[in-house]
Amino acid sequence: MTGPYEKLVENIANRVIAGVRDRLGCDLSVEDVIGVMEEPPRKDFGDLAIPAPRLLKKCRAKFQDLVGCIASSVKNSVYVEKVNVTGPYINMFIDMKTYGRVVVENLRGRGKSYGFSNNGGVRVVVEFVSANPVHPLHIGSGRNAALGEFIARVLEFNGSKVERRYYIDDLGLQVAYLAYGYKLLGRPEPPRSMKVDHFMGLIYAATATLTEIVSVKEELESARKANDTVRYMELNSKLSGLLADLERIRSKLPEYIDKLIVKIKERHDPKAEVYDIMRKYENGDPSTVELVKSAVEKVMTGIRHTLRDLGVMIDKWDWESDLIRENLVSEVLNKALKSPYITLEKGVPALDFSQLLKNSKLREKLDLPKYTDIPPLVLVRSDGTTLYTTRDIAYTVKKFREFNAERVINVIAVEQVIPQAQLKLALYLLGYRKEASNLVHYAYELVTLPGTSMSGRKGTYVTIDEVLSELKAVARKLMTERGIEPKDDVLLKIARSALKYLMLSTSPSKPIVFDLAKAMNIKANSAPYLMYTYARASSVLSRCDNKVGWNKVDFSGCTEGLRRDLIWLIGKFPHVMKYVLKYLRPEDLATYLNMVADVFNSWYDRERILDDGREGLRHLKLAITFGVKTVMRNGLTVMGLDVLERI
RNA sequence: GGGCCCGUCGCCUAGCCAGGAUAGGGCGCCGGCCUGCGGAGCCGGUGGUCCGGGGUUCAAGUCCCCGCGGGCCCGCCA
Repeated sequence: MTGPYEKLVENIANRVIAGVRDRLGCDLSVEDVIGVMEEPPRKDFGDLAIPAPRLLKKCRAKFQDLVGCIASSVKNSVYVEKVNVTGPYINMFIDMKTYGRVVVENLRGRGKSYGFSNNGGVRVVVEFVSANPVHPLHIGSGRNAALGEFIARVLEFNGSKVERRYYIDDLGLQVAYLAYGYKLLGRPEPPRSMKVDHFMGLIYAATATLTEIVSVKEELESARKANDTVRYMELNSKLSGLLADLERIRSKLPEYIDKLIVKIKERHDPKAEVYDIMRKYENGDPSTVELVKSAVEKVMTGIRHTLRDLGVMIDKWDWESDLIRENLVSEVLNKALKSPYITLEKGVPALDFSQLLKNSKLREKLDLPKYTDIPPLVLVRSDGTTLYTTRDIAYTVKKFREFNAERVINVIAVEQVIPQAQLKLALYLLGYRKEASNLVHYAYELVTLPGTSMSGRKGTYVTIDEVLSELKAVARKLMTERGIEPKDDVLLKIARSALKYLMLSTSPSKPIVFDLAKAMNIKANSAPYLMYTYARASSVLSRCDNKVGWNKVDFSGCTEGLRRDLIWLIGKFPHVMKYVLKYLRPEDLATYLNMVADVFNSWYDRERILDDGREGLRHLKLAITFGVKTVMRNGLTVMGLDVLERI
């Protein structure tokens, strides 16, 4: 399934290979030549260029001979119309009449699947979002959701069978805090105006903060008694920070939090009670299980709602506690305890990777961070409960097994590189070697707020729900101004696409500072702009009943101006998709779609499409419009953005 | 202290892996364009010590070294 652009560059590369072989006696591969081809920075230089010095390394010849040979070889390609040699560059102008035919025929033949390939059904699990079930999803999870959904889709559209999984971490300490506060308050229902996960998030934040306040106060007292002034000062400032956090949380839900403050004051050792809940839950104590599950389920109801709004459909919801109940964790743990790599870290069993890490080939095979020290993995706490990464070993095995997956991709923030590396190493030394090398940590940088970072405990986060609702308001205003009836599902699709686009158009390796006011600007370089462009192209085609006279197209019209640029861009789409798939880079797809939209909109303003009296040219214009519509729809869909006929 | 990532017009961002031609976009700001196939649009203008300093090279935003600034990690948290 070769796209037009690939056909073009391969054809040219083959001419070059034949030329240098016959005249200079050099052996070059297609990849060698295609690898150095580039698009010149300015259009008047040509459409494609070969910088000769880059081939000199592989083809020993006099520089001028090589340049001359390449220049005359590429002329043999049917696609090359003109060649200009400028310094070390062999610049080629493509015969767009010939190439345009290839692009249009490809487009016509492939129709809706233009740009997609078929890898034959590779099975892949994508685990994503997996936010702690103690507060609503914030925009950091929004980045995760957007990336995960993109990965799932780009794989699916290229033939993979994908399963989307969400890991509900109900065994962690955070959940115990939530359950504790929820219980102390007598399992309250949220006020009518508040979404349940938002409500529970405040209870969690208040409980965790209050518990921390109690223990800091105790430490403060002992520091005072010991006359440790330095320590006393430190703790005092920590305490005032916590009190400020508490007040901020309290202001959002005063009646409930005030009650919680009173309740916690009555307890002797709240922190111990929290750990007690965690231990009892892991051990399966029935009433604790009931309590924790009901609290987590409440939060999950809200989270599921948000994900539905985002257009993210999860296939499997995995409760972490089930790993314990199904004995998967103990299985892994027993295996680990018998392993020769087991050591004691401060009295608790841990896996030591230092021997394994000396093997640089293994580091490479498992794609581990190169120079980073990876500390031993502590498997259990001294009270016997397990730790997150230990359970994640069991979970990874489960994901591979249940879906019979060849690859498992974890979409997890970059801050977890070390645990993810430990996970791979643990899998490897426990004998899950295939799993270890086919586990991918798709890392992304965090989303922060201007000046602050987001924290669940402090309750300082911007939720996906509020951003969606603000974006809907912006969209509603724009639609109303233009006299379009703003329907709620359309507004939601615009809003969620805008949010996802924001998260996908920046490279995952860069932190995003989320500024709500700026996010509301949905002009050019935004999902609504792309959606608008699609709707515009689609609307033109619908006016002629989507009838493109494929056999009437006059390809001589491909040679000029913006039509030429559009043919070029449309022809490149399958190539762009392959690159995006290989490196899982949503930002490149965003850039490409923007470029198509920009050129189409300029062209649209300059030339009439439907009422061009020259029939062949009119059908070429319709074919181009069809091409724009197709790449827009397919590109938007792969990015997980919505496609609307009217916006 | 050690490790990883990032630093490009006022703001955001592409280009860096595979060095090559005048560093692309977008936002903002200024000025134009709607009785015409969708104005969330189009056209023009404004704006850049590519964080700094060395080095490698015919050629450095890109590679190497030394710094600076920001983020993250180095937990019996996740």
